[in-house]
Amino acid sequence: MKQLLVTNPTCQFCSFSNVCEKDSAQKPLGLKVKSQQVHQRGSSLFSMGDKFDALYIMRSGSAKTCLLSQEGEQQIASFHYAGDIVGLDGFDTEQHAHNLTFLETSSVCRIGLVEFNRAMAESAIVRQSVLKSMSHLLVGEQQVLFSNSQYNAEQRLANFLLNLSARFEQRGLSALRFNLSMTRIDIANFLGLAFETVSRLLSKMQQQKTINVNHRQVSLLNIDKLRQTLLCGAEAKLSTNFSSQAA
Amino acid sequence: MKQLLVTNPTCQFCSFSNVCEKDSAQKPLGLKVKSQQVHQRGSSLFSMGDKFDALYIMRSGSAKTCLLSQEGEQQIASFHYAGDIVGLDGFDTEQHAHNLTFLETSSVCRIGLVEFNRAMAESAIVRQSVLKSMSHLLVGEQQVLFSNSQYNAEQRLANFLLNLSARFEQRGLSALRFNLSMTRIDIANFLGLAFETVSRLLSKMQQQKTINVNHRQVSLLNIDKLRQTLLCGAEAKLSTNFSSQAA
DNA sequence: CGTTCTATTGACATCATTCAACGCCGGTGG
DNA sequence: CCACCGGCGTTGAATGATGTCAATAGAACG
Repeated sequence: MKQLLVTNPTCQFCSFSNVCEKDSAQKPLGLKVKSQQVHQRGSSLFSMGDKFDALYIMRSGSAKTCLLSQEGEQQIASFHYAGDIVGLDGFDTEQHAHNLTFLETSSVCRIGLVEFNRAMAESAIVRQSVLKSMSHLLVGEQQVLFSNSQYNAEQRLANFLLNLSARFEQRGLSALRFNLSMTRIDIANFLGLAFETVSRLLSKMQQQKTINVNHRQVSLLNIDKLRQTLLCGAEAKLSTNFSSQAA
Repeated sequence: MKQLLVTNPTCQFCSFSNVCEKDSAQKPLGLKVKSQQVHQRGSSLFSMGDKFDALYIMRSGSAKTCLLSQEGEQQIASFHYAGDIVGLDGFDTEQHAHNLTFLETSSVCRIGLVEFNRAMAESAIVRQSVLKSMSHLLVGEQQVLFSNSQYNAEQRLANFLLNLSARFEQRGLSALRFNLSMTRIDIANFLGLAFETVSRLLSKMQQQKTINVNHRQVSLLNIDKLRQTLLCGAEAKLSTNFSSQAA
């Protein structure tokens, strides 16, 4: 159903393909995408404090969302791929709350805020899509939180690789062989680890024939073993550390 | 401006007070609150997998949002106080993605999904408020992520206390003396620490006259010292660990 | 073709967890 | 009224996972 009216293959997996007017004039209540932009690796789409005047949808490439503290420390909150909507952080204060930096040459569709508000007013489908997207992001953040505080280093990395794998698969790419567009430093920052730890663990997993790494190219050789990594230690924790249901 | 039409004092700090029709019939495009509910400590408002059919606004008391893995491990993603909107996780899959458990006797306002959708269709202010709330939650989650991976145990706890203090102050309560409605176990889980570590740090802070703790009652004796805790170690990290702006 | 960024690997240090013992408090039942 | 019990909280000692520091080498880019 989603794909019916979409002619551009890169739009196929966009969360807004069913409301986008880019490729079709048959949806008068949809979102009008005003322009497209191409950005180089390392460049920013917006930064903390910038005026919030548009939402963007990743059309190709990849990007990272970073928080920066006053002290100059950064925290990567998420990675984005084609079809992901970015910029939703701006509604809170009408300024962007984080930076969006591209990890490789990428393109985005821009939706001006005025146009967005018009579409929200006129179309129930647009409202539904937006709420769904934001809700999904919220739940995703919570799962990252879970991973980063319940899992050990190896489990976090396994989880990270499995998540990437799933996202590539959703986009019609290979779930077992893909490219990391981010550095080890970025991965480590995202997972709350030292980058040396990430490097060591990737080597270890390769030794154990669980994965194969060559620079940024990753192959998952034994995806079941990766999944089992996430379960290890769970039964041990079951007895202790149980929190107060009735405090 | 927000408070002008609000007669009930407990609504004063609600994010939806400007669109709520509970206390006034003068806002025909606002949200109709259909009912109120009172819940006991330890009881749940909704659980993972429950059908999503309403949003709720905390009216009094406090609650926690928990993710539960299949293995039975839980992760507390946030704590909620009067005025907070909860249930927004449901838009993603039309089922709730986490549990909401009350930490003390609490009451909530219920907004049925049908009524919510009507208000979203009809009122720009409602749309604005909802987007703002969700965006705020998103940014808040990211800050928790930052705290839990960039800060050490003491900094996380200091940050936690300062955040609570700010939230109480926003609600017109004392910023320097307040009650913890959650257990040490809950705090530790939220901060990604062992509960013994939280207990030890609270004792240490008390020894250093930074705070005073008596069971659940906390006084911030030296709030500047707490704030400085967050800066400690920042300059050391500035040189190293800088991630790739241009990967 | 050299500089800079990224990545790997080893040795060592340390912060936080784990395990354990114990006290406190509120509730419940004899 | 007192004894018991379970959940919560505190504190100590030992262990270990991960961070830190350091040396080196390969890629990328101008």
